[in-house]
Amino acid sequence: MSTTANDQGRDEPVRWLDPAEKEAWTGLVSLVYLLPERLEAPLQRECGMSLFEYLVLSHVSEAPERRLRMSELAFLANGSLSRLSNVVKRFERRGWMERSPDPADGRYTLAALTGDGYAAVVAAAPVHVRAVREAALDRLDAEDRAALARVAEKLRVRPVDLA
Amino acid sequence: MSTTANDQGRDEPVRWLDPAEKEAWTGLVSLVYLLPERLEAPLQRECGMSLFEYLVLSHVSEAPERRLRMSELAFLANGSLSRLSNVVKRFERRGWMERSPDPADGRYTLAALTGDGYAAVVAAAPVHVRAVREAALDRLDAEDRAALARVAEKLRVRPVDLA
DNA sequence: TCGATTGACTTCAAGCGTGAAGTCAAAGAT
DNA sequence: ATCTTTGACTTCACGCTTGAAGTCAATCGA
Repeated sequence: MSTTANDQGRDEPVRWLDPAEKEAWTGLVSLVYLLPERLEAPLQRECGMSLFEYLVLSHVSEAPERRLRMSELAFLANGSLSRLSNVVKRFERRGWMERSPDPADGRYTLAALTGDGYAAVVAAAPVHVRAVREAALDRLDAEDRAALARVAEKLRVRPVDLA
Repeated sequence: MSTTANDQGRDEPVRWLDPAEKEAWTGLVSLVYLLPERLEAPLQRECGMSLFEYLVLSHVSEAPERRLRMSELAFLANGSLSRLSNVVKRFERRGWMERSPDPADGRYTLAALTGDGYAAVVAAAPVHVRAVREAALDRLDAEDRAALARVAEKLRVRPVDLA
C-alpha cells in the first residue's frame, strides 16, 4: 500500500505523503536498514563485537574512571535497560566489564571497564572509525554532515520519552 | 574509546573524527537506533506487524498484480533474502501471501498478496503514515527533507554491493 | 517506625534475524 | 546429451532483543 494513496478512513483524515516527503522517508528507511549492517560487519569480523557492543564499551571508556550508571549508559548507547543488561552480562563473562551497586545510591548500578575491556575497545576503535568513514562520513560534504546533525537533533527522542 | 582519540597503530594512520564529523555521526547513530522503535510500536500495537513486515506488504501491494520476485522484494524492502524468506513464510501461515515459482523462469520465486494480506496492509497504511509524520516528517522543514533524500542517495548501497 | 510507592535493574521465555549449508532451475561448456 | 557452474531461494541452529515479571533500594506519608 503506497503511503500516497487515498484516505482509508479514520477519525481524522490521513495526511498521505507527497512525493518529496516520500523520497525523504524512503531514504531514511534505507539508511536505517542498510547502515547498521555495514558498520557491524567489520567489527564482527575483526573484533568479535556488534556495533551496539562497541558503542557501549566506547561510552564507558570515555567516562570518568571508566565507569557509568547503567541508566545513563543505556541512554548514551541508545538502547533499552534490558538490552544493556544482557549485553553487560555477556561482557562480564568475557572479563571486559564489572558491575557493582553505586555506593552513593544503592538503587543505581555502576558498569565499569576492566583492563581487558579497555584493551578490546582500544583495538576496535580504528576498525570502527574506518568503517564509519567508508560507510558514511567520507561520502558526504560539510553541508550534508551539518544537515545530519540538525535532523538528528530535531528527531532525537530521549529514552524517557519512550516510557 | 572516543573516535577522536589518537592513532592506535595500524598500517595507515587512522583518520579520527573531527568534532563536526562526530556530531553528524552521533546523530546518525541515534536515528538508526531510535527511529525504528518509534515506527514499530504503533504498527505492532494496532496491526500486529513489524515495520519490516509492513514495508514488505506495502511494496508488494504496489506491484503489478500485487506480486513480485523475492529478490526484487528483498531489495525494495532493504532486507536479506533469508530474512525475507522467513517473513514471507510467516505471512503464508497467516494467509496473507502465497509463493510460487515464476513461470517465466523457474529460478525465481514470486510472492503474491492474498485478499486478506491486501486488507491487512490497507488497514495498516494510515497507522504507518501517522507514525512516520509524528516521528519524522512533520518535525522537519523542506530543507531537512531534501537533505535526507540527498544523504540517503549518497550513502545508499544496493544489496548486490553487500554480496 | 512502618508500610506503600516509585524507580533502577535483572531475569528469562518467546520470537526474530543471521548466515552457512543445502536444494533446485537455468545457462554454459564440451 | 550431459556435466559443471551459477544464482535464487529455503532451511534451521544459534545468538540476540524484547518486554513482562520480579527483586531491591530509596522516598514518602501516616
